[in-house]
Parts: sequence; structure tokens; C-alpha cells
Amino acid sequence: MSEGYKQEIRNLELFTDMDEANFRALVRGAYVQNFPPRIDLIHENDPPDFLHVILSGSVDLFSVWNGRETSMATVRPVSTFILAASVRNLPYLMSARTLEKSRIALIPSQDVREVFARDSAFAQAIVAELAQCYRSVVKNAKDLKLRTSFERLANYLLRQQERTGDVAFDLAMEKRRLASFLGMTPENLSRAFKGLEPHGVKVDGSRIVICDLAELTRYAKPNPLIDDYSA
Amino acid sequence: MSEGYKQEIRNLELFTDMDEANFRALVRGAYVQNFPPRIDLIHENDPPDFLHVILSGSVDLFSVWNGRETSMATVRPVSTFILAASVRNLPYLMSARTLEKSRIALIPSQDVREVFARDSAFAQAIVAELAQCYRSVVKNAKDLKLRTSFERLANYLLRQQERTGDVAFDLAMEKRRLASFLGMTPENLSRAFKGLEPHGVKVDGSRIVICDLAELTRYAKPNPLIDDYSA
DNA sequence: TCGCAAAGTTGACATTTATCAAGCGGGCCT
DNA sequence: AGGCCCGCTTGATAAATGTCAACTTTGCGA
Repeated sequence: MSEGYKQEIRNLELFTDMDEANFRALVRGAYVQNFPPRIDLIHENDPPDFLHVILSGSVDLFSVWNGRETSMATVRPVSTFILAASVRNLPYLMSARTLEKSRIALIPSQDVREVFARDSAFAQAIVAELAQCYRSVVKNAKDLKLRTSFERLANYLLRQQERTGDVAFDLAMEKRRLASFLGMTPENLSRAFKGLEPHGVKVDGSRIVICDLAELTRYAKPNPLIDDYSA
Repeated sequence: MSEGYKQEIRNLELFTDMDEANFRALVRGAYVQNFPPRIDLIHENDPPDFLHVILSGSVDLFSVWNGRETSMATVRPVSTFILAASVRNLPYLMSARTLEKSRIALIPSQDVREVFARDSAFAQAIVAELAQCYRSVVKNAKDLKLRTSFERLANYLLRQQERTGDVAFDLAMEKRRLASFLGMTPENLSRAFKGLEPHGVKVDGSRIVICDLAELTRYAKPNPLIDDYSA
């Protein structure tokens, strides 16, 4: 692995505080690979052979049951995924596929567990990361259980507005995936966009303009305990 | 705090491997309290002053948004809750109230964070616990997104059957709470029980008998990646 | 530039789920 | 034992969401 990649990984919160020798041990067995779009990286129920670090591109985490599929999250650089399975050595709960051309570092889970057991800075960083992941999923579950699909979309748009700092922005993913992520069908998402028009949302293709932020906020009733993914 | 309580807490996986002196430091500032039924223990958005350990009774974790409420989980002895908020020092995402008369140990979060920073066995135990919590919520989200309410109930019943080891058992909670936990209304739960009758479920009050386990399993299609809460 | 394939949209309709109102029935207090 | 509260059930209805099919748009490669 090139020094550049190593530095990129080292700069992740997860790895930044750990002992240098331990970090070297971790990346020694690791390698970086380039993947084309729509490639399956891992399949749910597989043993967690590698901790994945996405360096560029984007990855979809999804799950399947009984012929139905749902998108659980999108992972973007630079961050890791499937940490919980790696440290506990339990099967993946979600599958992962690239959305676009992506560069991904693969760190053997075995090494992660060994280093984690003897590097307390690393262990602490893992705690911070896992707690963060846990809280994100809890928020997601609250979103699903407490809101209608229209309300979920409205709040999603407000989060994007917050993230980009602009009332006009492009959707970060295909509408069919957004629908799946929000727990609805593409058809229903289309209707939800229409339904939000009277609440200050203009849609043209993947271009979104929130032309009445106050009204959309009044309708969506965003709540940091559901929508603030940083806390 | 009595030595008996300390021993009970010490036997929790979370505390069992840590250094004795550190454990003593943790419980020194802690205290045990008895609560009557239906008492609010914590309110979402409060700062995480204490890590809670439930010694007896049971506690409901729930959330509220826009006048709607949903039950997220039930905590039973002996285990902890609100660990993620404690270690990250971030506001609670869920509220908690006792379901019945309960004895609960309160450990100052400040102490938890301090000890966690210097006791690597404790840090490792926290990682294991958080990863477990994370995986549980992911399973819950999959359950919600991939299944209808009838399917969720069917799989819930199968999990209870598995847990008790008996095809006949009593529901572990009020039906209204079960409904909320499964993400439906009490009325819909009633109808779901009726709808499962042709699939081998007999209901009499809170008494459940799975009289055709094969048929219920065929209908429910349980999957360890959603339903096995131990892995 | 054309034409195709795939994504998105729309309308009609079905299913799922919630809401509202009424009634039933068990537990519990006096 | 009577009566009442509360949780549960039931039926009627409405709202939310999904399904299916047809059509439109978009992007891309021949």
C-alpha cells in the first residue's frame, strides 16, 4: 500500500490516535483495490474477513429478505464500514456494493481484533465510532417508526439543505435508491415530491430547490434527536 | 451500595474483566434506587448523567416525536442501558420509564468515561456491548423495512418460542406495548393475531400457543440476520 | 444523430395500516 | 358483590402505501 493511502487512513478518527507501530502492523496486511460501479463487495452472512475503508467513490449498504431489498445507508470517503462485525467476528448483517468506481482499502479483521486488544487508543476510537454508528441507526429507526414517508422525505431534504448550506442542491443519489433508503417505493417517492410542492419544494430532475424553507420546516418538524447525524 | 449489588453488577459482561480497583472506583460514586411502576427515569435530550444498570424489574425505552410515541426496546435484568450516550457524553436519544417496580443502579457517566479511558479491559467490554447494541438496532431496522406488520408479529412469536423453548407461552408485555414495539397500532395487532390463526397461532388473552410451528415458520420465514438477537 | 435501455412519472387500483367509535370483559377497589 | 376503569376487540371507514401497466424523459453508445 502506498504511503499516500496509509496517510489517508491514518487521518481517520478511528486510526489517528493509535500507536504508530500498531498502525503499521494493521496496514501491513492490508491492501487497496479499485472496483468498478455496481460490484458486490460483501454479502450479508459472510464472515467478516476485512474491515473496509472507502478512500474514493461510494458504497451502498443494503439488505435482502424474502425477495425484498432495502438500502440501509450510503458510505462515502473517508470512512469505514462493517466495523461491528469485524470486531465481534460475527457475520455481516448487510451487503455492500459500489455505487460508482471506488477505491477501497481492505484490512484483515483478524489484525483489527489483535491490535484492538492491545492498543487502548485504538479501542477508545472504536468505542467512539461504534457509539456513533449505534446512535445513527437508532435515529433511523425513530424516523421510520414515528414519521410518514412524506415526513421522512421532507426531513431528508432539510438535512441536505443543512449539509450543503444551500436551499438549492442536487440529490446525492438516484431517486430509486433514495426511495429505498427512506423506506418507500419509487412511485411513492414521486408522489411525495409532488405532495411537498405546496410546502415549498421545487423539483426538476435531481435538482431540488427549497423555495420556502420556513414552510418546509413547519411541515417537517425536524428534531435533532432524529435528524442531527453528527450528535 | 451493598456488596450484593456490587457483585451483581460485577458479574455483568461489561464489568467482569475490568481491574478491581477501577471497578471499585466506578461503584464508589454509584447508588441503587427503587422505583415504582411507570416512573420516568430519563427523558430524551437530557444530558447523560448516569449509566443505568437494571437489577430487577423492567424498563421501557421509548421515543416521542410530534405527539406520537413509539416503544423502542424493553430492558430486563441484569443489563445496562444508555451506554452509548454515556461514553460519548451526548444527549439521550430515548426516554426510559419503569414498567414495573424496579431496582436500578446509577453510575455517574463521568466516572464511566474516566475509567474507560484508563482500563483497557473495560474499553474492550464496552466495544463488545456497543457492537451488540448496534447490531440489534440494525436488525430492528431491517425488520421494519423489509416486513409487513403481520410478518413482524409472526417472527416475534417465533423468537419468543425460541427463547422460552416452548410452543406455549405468555406474552412478556402488554399487547399495546407489543404493538408499539412492532410498529403498529393496538387495533392492527388484534387483527394480526387473527390473521395468524390460519398459520398455526392460537391466542387467549396473553396466552399464546403455536399449534402448528412448521406452518408459522413457513409463513414467517425467520432469518438469523434479523431475528437472532444473540449474534 | 438516432435509437435503445433504464429511470422516472402518472393513473388506476389493491393492499396495508390507521383512525374512530362502540362494545366487551377482566381486574380491582370499595 | 357491584361497579368502574382500562385494555382489548370489532366493525366501518379513511388514509397511507404498494402494485401494475403505460407513458415520458434522460443518458448514452452505436
